[in-house]
Amino acid sequence: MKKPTIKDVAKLAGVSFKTVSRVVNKEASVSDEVRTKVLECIEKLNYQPNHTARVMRKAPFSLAFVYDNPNSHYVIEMQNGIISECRERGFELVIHPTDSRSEDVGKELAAMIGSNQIGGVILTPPLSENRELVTFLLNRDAKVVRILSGAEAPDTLAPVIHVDDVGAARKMTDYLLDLGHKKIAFLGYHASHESSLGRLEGFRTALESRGLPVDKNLIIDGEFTFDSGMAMTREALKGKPTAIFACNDEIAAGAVFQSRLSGFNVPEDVSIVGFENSPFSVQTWPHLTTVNQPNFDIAACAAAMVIKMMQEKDVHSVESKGFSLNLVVRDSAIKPA
Amino acid sequence: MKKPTIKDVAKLAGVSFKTVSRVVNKEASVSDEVRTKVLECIEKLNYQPNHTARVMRKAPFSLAFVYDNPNSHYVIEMQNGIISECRERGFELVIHPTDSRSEDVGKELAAMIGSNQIGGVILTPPLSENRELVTFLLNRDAKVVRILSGAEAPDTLAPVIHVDDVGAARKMTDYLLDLGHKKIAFLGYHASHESSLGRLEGFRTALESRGLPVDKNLIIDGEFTFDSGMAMTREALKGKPTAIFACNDEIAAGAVFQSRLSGFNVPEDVSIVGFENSPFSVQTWPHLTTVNQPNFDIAACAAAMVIKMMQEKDVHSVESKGFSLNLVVRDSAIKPA
DNA sequence: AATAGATTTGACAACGTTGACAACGGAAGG
DNA sequence: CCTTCCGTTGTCAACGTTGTCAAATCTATT
Repeated sequence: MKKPTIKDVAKLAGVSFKTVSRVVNKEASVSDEVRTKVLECIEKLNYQPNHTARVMRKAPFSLAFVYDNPNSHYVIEMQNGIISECRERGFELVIHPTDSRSEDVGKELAAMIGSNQIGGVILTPPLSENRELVTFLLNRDAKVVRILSGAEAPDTLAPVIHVDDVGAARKMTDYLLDLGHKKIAFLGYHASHESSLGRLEGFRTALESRGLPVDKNLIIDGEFTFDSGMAMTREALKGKPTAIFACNDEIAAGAVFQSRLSGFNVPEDVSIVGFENSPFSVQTWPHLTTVNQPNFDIAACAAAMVIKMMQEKDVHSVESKGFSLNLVVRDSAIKPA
Repeated sequence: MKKPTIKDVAKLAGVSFKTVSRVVNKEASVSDEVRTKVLECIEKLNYQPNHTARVMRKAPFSLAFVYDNPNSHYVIEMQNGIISECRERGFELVIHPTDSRSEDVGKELAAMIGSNQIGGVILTPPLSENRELVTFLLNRDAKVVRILSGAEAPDTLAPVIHVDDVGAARKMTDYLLDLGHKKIAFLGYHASHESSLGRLEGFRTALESRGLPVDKNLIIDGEFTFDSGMAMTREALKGKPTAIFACNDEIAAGAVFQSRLSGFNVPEDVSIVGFENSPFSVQTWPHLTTVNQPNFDIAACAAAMVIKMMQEKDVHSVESKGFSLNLVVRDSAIKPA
């Protein structure tokens, strides 16, 4: 009735339980004869090594995924990426949503690491931008990998996965420029919102490198929501742009709607592009041209890095890595009339 | 440098490690004097009980959340509910996305239970509708709680959380009827899609109980997507309905768009309502009147049930529970002209 | 045939915790 | 003063696994 243990297998196979352990761990020094016999018995009893006991005896076999705004679709994509990696390597994932504004994120995490035998942590923005937090974790010798936006790793504290959304914003702007747009509005600038800053930078660079002016009146402040997108669009439309670059798909969806409300057809009168390739981007008509972020892969990569750091003692064997983003061309942007 | 153990605390406090264990587990028979001293030492050393060792010695302290279509927003809401409950009780959550079409879900799960000391499982549709799977898990004496839609628990195999979307669909239909609508189209009927069936049933019941006819031409087949919503709306509009009941918010968003494209203002010419209260419902204009499913609470409740079953030997102490759903009245439905 | 060396196996402790049970000390009852 | 009992504390085994090291067996070399 009870779950079979390594000793049950050993008794059945007529060997010591240590030998079974060796077979389970694929150690070399077991004769083929014994090995096959043990494997048979494992099969027969349907034996599963006890993860818990293993963890206790060996190094930690778990890592934590720490994220902030838990309702974003990208969280779940990342989570899936991490899980798939964990499964492959026999690791366990502990999920940890937090409120980044709270003061105790550090303490909370430290407690987790302390009590759960967690060996590694994957941090996403805005937690990953918190240098203090990172050093804090490092001091408690957790292995840390951060996912950040930016073209370069910001420091050498610990490996980083940097996602080049500046470059992507530039690509997108270039795309609009190549279509022939000259007056492009930028929606969603927000001083405290890290990613809006990067995207604006990419936007700027693209214009400037062609010697085009950046019209301040076409750079609109606002939040990353549908309603704010509508409001910003009313503002932007006063400047008569032929295209709108929205900081994310939600804003873009609001922009599409408001444009039409204001009598502009999309994409005939205004082209509109988004960012993120979220589900919203096909929830609108026309479907949005946007930028895709391969969240699953990014996260899987992060997981692989953390696991590697946990397994090899030498932390410096793991290097930071960059991801670039691709345009997803759909129907919301065309040549200007 | 190393993490302090119960023994380190004991040495510092000058008591046996068993006494510390007692303090940590809040057992009664410790004198106040000793208790405070031990607590001080725990504080001083920043001692954290080792979860792994605890699990090994005692009953399993983990439960699994098994779900299928992992990109839905409701998964993450539920996950958060479960986590919050787990944290409160010192339990650990293991996430398990699966492909319900694969044959080995059972095996996979059995392996998890076997190797990870998992004591309980929370199942969501369509996995939770799979009776065979449930008995399979029950036989391996896991505690199982299923989340299902329906007004009643379908059986007594194991406790169920049943979410009454039939009733909610009826409420919503009644709401439209009360506003004065007589011709209501139903979008998103799909024979193999369990929840569309329930929603249609609620819709029907509402009409029939007022002696109104159910017009077959206004019940439209289709999938739960924006594009399908547009297509279904083109079909439905031929019948000149004054209101549209969409099976979910994505369909409703498509319906809103297509209606306008076809020259009908929303909500002035057609009222449109959704279901699910997903992020999409405020991603459209006007914001959708819809049905809210308290996923966080449902999941937290499920977690509480599983944990209770794991802790008390008597499985039958835990009873199935029903949740009813509430309308979220926003701006997409008004009185007919 | 004897010895060294390599390969294979086993005995045992250890990981950090809890459960079972024994031991201690003091209070109450005779 | 001795017993009984209760509240408090301690000792030890156990959970299922892996690491260490020694024992046993086999192989190759002289």
